[in-house]
Amino acid sequence: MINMKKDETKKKITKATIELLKEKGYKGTTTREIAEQAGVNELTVFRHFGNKEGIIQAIVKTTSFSLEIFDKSIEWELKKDLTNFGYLLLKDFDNNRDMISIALKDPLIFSQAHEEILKKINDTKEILKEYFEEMQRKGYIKELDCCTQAEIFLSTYWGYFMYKLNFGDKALHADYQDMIKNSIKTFIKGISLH
Amino acid sequence: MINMKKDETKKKITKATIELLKEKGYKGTTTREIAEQAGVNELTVFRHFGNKEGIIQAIVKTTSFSLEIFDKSIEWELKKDLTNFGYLLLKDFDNNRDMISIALKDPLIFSQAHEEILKKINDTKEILKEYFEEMQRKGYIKELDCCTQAEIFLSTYWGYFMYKLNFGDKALHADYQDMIKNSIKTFIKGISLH
DNA sequence: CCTAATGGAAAGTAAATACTTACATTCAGG
DNA sequence: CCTGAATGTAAGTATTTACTTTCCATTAGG
Repeated sequence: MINMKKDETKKKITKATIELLKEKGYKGTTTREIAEQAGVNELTVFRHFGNKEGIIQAIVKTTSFSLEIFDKSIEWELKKDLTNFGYLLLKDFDNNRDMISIALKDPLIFSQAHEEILKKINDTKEILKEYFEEMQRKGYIKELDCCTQAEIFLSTYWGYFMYKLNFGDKALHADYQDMIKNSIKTFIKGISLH
Repeated sequence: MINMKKDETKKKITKATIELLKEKGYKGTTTREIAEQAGVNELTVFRHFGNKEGIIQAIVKTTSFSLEIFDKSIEWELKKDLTNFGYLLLKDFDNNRDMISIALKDPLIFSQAHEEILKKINDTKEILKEYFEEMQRKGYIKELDCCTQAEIFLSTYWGYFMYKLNFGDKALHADYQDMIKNSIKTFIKGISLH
């Protein structure tokens, strides 16, 4: 017999907390504000999570950080594959947008999440690197430092995402489709043989 | 007869504050800690800056955000120019590393600095965009969306810088010279006519 | 309708922290 | 050695804030 009300309340609280953390950071967010924003009594917050840090531990735990499957959809065709990869990458950043924003703002949360974020970055880099290496073996692209090239690819998308995250549309005005289309076009011409 | 002691003390305090802000953010940094780290009495902090916010206002004011001169050294040769630009860009990010780190962490400081940061981003983008347009007119590069291409270039370097800023060498292991060299090589081949 | 689980109201506690006040001390320059 | 600018010492204040305690209200399920 599972009690649903309890879970709903918990979700209301974590959701409210995430909103506030994005705006004000951990230290800048009070438990009273969290309760207000969640529409519950402050006491309820403590009943569910013990203390303030318990809320963010719960948030960090339930955050996915799951990699979308790229491997499965590889077609060994540069343009298709890289476009797909770029799309998945931005989508993935966006799925974790809250967590990224929060973790980069606060040292406490950063310390709890940063191992997992790092792992994710390196996993993603590895996938891309291996893709480049295989394409090289197949003779589709030039001899080049696949690892560095993977890092450059990631940097471009990470940079785009970070600009958008912090400055909205005021820094860059290319939407993500323009961005993907143009960057891939240039990138492909840059690494292709012909 | 200028009193030097006063200025030295001020500098000790702002320097200590910057260090602590990078670690803990504004709300997480106490005036007592600042005083300790600066090696002065807490009261001295208030005597010089009035209140806690006064310290960061002083920091924001004295921060340069000056663009290094790129225009002057243009040679209208893609590889040389872009390498130079990439180098200046990373150097410039690095010069403002403290301020960027602090501003992105805290909403109060962000609100005070973000107009200036935005202006800087857009100025830089404009320079690059105009460079591409001129190179296009001269017939050195392909027909392309110069603005988006400028944004992609910026994104790559911003992303690289942000990875390094937040994760040190644990995310990317290309040093900035590798990064510049390889990204420019790919980029040039991507946009050149031949 | 009863019961147990859940949430709310109100009041309070203890610690942290920005900031103040009053007075003493150091120290460089003339 | 004297003066005044700068800093230190010490004690304190007012507010905020995480967290507690006690008692009461609601509600869902059998």
